[in-house]
Amino acid sequence: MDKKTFYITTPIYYPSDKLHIGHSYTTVACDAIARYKRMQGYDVMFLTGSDEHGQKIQDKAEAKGVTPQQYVDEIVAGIKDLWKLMNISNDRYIRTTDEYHVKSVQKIFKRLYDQGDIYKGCYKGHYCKPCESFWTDSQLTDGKCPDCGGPVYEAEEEAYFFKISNYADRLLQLYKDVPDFIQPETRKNEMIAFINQGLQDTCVSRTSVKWGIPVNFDPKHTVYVWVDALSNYISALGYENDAYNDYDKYWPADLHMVGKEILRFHTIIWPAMLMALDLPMPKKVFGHGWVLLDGGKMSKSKGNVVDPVILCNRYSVDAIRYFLLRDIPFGNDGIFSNEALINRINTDLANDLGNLLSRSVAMIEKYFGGTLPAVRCADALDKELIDLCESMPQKVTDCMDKLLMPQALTEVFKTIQRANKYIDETAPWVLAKDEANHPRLATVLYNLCEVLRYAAVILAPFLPDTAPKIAEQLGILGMDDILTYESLSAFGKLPDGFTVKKGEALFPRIDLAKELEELAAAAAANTPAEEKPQPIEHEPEIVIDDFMKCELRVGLVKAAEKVEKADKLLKLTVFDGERDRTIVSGIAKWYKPEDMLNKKVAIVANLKPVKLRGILSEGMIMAADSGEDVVVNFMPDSVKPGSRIR
RNA sequence: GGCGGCAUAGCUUAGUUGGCUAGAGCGUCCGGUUCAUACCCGGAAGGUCGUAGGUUCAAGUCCCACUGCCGCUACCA
Repeated sequence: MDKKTFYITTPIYYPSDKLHIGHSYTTVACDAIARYKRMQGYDVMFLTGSDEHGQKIQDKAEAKGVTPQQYVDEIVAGIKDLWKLMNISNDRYIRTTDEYHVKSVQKIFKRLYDQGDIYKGCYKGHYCKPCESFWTDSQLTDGKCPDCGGPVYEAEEEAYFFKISNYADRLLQLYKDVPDFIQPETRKNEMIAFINQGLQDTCVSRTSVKWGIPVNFDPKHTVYVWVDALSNYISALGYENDAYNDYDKYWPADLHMVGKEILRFHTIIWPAMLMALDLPMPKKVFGHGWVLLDGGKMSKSKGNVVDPVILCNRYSVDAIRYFLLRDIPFGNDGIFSNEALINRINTDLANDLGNLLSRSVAMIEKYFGGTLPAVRCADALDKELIDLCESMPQKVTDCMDKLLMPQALTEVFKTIQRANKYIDETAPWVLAKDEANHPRLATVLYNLCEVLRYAAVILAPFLPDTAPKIAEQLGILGMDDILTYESLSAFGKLPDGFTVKKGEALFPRIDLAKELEELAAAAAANTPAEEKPQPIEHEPEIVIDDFMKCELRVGLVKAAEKVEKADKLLKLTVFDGERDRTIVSGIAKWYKPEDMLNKKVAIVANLKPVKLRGILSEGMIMAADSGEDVVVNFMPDSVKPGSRIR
């Protein structure tokens, strides 16, 4: 009998640094889905891996004085350790440096080239000198620059391009035919808009990057990111290689889970590649949101990257898994904070779930020495609890099928909360006082254990460490037939005669105020005064003559206004000591026109003028650019416009 | 600038095709209970559903405008 298959993938991560909580989120989400599907009897293939080529890794390795391979080997070892720590149940781990993958990519590249989907061209195509712009064939108007109407020239650097523009119509049709191909829905509009605006053929090789898969029929080129990285989803199954033989079994993928920032590549480039290869489309691509920090986005430069290893060690893996899956609305961004994490652990895991187990088991030990007697007495009071519990697995499954994990978990905890209430309603400690009520008492406690068994089973995909601990305390660990998803078909499958054994608290309650204090102290102690310097991509060394070619001068801003129809541009009139010149600068996001007025700035005075949004810009304003913020380099009042800066 | 999305209690948010006193969790306050991880259970306070119009017997839910956030995209030499 063939089991239904389910193929789910994470993105392959870029091992230029240690992974952070955002990577854990993606991977944990996939793991929970994979485990849930396995529990339901699917034959699951769960793939994750790493995307190990490229300039950045080459640079990092060089800075560290090791080979790129050595560099990635070390980071990848760390990634694998992290997934092991976090109980990630991936069936396979692909590295783009794996030999079988390299072979597949080379074959795929060659085939696309042979059939004309990849062609050798010039980097960015046609060049317009006055506009300093590159244009593709499709962008040209009558063979001329669409901006100024002037002549264009072929650019220098050669590269291979993927003719993605050929697939625009088929992509749009795909989105129509498979309405939930792109999830969440709102992202679909963005992808359609992007296609409608005209797809430019994608550059798929580089001659400047050495750390990559060589194009075997033209070895001065290496394969650039897309063909290399995206094809991992099929090479890992053995497509065009002998390492594996599961392609027919698992492809097409049921779910590509990706972060929203790479959704475009997975819903446009990847399907187009598959169309070119004449392969079936994946069934769904889900672009989840980001794990944000209290203050905003995580970033290395802010030094606020959350390390999942530290969290897991401090609070337990399941606590972190639960927080990520429960607190972050799937498909939207969510906020990570220590406070939110601790509150979630306390309220749901400690107070509701952990305490329910604790009090249930404690009562059975106290009143019956650990084993419930066979004589029972049901009551109408039980019905509501039992009904809710029995209906819970289906509700959870419905949510999981829609990838609504927070809602799925909420359903489980509704039942757990109902069980706590049930204890209040039945007041076992009152029943215990009268021997005549012991059959009733036994039923109450039995029902509680049944709820806990349901919880242990249904929570196992989310909390893989905790589920067996619950079973152990209930005394049913190893009784596999009542720990399956099927065994939740009806309430009451827990057989008589099991013996509970109280153990440690599943999730010790955390003193929020004290913990936050400790964390703050630890953070203070851990943050050295100086930031860890990050490697910087440097320009080649120059001599003084090179520098002197660059004419930097002081300019006085005499007028400033926003450029119409451009979000980022300010049009400045700058007196350079000799004359007024117009400079268009992309600083509108950080500076209002009045912020610039009458200020002295540093300008590049001999930069070739370019047209920006139809305005001729004669020079450039100097500003510090951190990648996130731009700060203009204002000069003191005492300097004279026109002064040379060097 | 173009396209799209969102604005609901202190915080996070549910609200399918318009229909009873707008739900929930956390937090706060009050009460109950003692089996339990100072936990659990109950109750209360708290919302002009961003602003201003319109359609309708009836609008958080539809339409228009405005404001404010956010995303994609173009511009950033």
